[in-house]
Amino acid sequence: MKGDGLLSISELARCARISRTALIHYDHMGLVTPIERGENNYRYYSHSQITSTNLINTLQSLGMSLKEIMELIRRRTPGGVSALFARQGDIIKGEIERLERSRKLLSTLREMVDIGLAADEDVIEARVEDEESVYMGPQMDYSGGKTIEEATLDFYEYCMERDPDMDMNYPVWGFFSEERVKNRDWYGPDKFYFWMPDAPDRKPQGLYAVGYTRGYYGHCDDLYRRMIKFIADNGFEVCGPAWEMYPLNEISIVNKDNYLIKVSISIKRA
Amino acid sequence: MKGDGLLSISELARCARISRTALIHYDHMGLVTPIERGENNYRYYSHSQITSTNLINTLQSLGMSLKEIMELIRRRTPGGVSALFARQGDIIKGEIERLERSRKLLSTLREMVDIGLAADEDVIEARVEDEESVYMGPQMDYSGGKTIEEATLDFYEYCMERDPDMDMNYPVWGFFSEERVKNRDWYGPDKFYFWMPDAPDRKPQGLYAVGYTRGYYGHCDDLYRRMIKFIADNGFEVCGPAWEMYPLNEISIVNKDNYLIKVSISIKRA
DNA sequence: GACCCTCCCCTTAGGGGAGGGTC
DNA sequence: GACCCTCCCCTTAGGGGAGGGTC
Repeated sequence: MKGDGLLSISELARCARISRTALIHYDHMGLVTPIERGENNYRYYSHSQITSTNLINTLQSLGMSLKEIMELIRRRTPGGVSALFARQGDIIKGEIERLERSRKLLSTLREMVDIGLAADEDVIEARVEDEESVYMGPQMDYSGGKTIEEATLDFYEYCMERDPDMDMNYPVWGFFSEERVKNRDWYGPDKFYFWMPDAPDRKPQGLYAVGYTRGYYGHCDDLYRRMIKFIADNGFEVCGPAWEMYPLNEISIVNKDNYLIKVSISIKRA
Repeated sequence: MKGDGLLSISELARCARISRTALIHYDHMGLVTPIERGENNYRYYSHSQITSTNLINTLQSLGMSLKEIMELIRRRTPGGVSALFARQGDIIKGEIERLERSRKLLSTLREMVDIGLAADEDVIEARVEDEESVYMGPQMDYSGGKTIEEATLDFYEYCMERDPDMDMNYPVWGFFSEERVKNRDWYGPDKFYFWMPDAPDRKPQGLYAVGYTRGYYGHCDDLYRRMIKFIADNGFEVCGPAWEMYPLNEISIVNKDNYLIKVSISIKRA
């Protein structure tokens, strides 16, 4: 500290808990300019500039850009600041909501991968599965030679139109009606569905035949055949739809032909 | 769409709900490279690149940088992805907590400014004030010619040592003990305090003489004198400390000499 | 007319030097 | 030896052209 109570750049940096480079940057911008330059060209700051610098920190921690801060500082009035803080509060609220949504997506995806990691891939078995929240798409139509990729795009279009704000980052899988299962017709799902929390539809709790295989999307005809055989051999019969899911997919697997497919077919004792 | 089921850059952009420029950027980075270039040098993408692009969107919405995403995509394994998502979840959680703190600060500062806007500056009056949450600093010592600015810095140092994680962006004001008030000794507060929610100390609920004036930090001797006179003239007596606050300060006022000072002195009927 | 391409410049908030002087 | 100065280059994730071909 100089005798006259001025602060060097490093002293101000320490007091304001900020870096020296940031202070040089603020000087260049004209946001906090030293009140004096020594003969050596050193920057000297007044005590009250600690307060100004702290104010900048504060506003920055509230999510404002330096440009906005400069504008604000230039024209601040009590009424304007109060209104600005109200707006800024709404912005932060929106940001928090966005992050909450990300967090939910993240834990859903993690749960998905963990289902894949825990899967016992070699067995087909009958077991009770819990209810799950899903968002069902419309009945698909593959007449006219529509490919499965094209059908998927149709599904996305449908969702975008119905729920423009929907988070389309949740996994999309296929649903086959009881009739399709009984007809052993596996070309393209009847419906696509998002596997996501807080969705309007349900995969019901109940008894399912559950099996796994490895392969790319839709490459599971052989698994279906083995499962149908398992159902018949063990005194069960199909009594509802089949649900495909891909707990290990492009998110966690490099090789496209090695995705993990899980199929659950609704069954009951014959 | 080309006959062979490939997508042009704009088609992929539409399907993946992303901009064309972003796709060009991904191509340059090597993150999503068209599987084919036409003779005209146009980019052509496969259907499965919709999925890759969506995956990038998803990971980005989870707060990952493109560089991290590229790394992840290169070496993804189910175990690694599950662990990464767990870490990323913690990061998002921390970010949400940071924003919640910002929001609290914002509403505190807004409340402060609103107190200033609502102030009836011309009257001194006796009234009951509510309890307030504050963080009290240590007893200050002005012997040895310490200036008030220096004392403020000491207060910050003290807080940083005791509570390194504390948010120092809350407003700092002055507290004068009952003795100091009775001695009419206004040079530098006995203690500084942060006006902040969820703090350990309290300004008690009770009867206070309340007055306002305009001026820079600490420039309120005249107000104190008028308030002491008001207290005597109206049959009250001082029975506790005085609390200064500056609801309109550098945050909302350009002119340093026009800050709004509010003083509350604890009183009772004489 | 609508699409596509390749440069090229621009944005935020500083961080990290190099090269040279100063307390 | 610790501080200070002025350039100057670098980072993220694209946006917005200009200038020139293509469906």
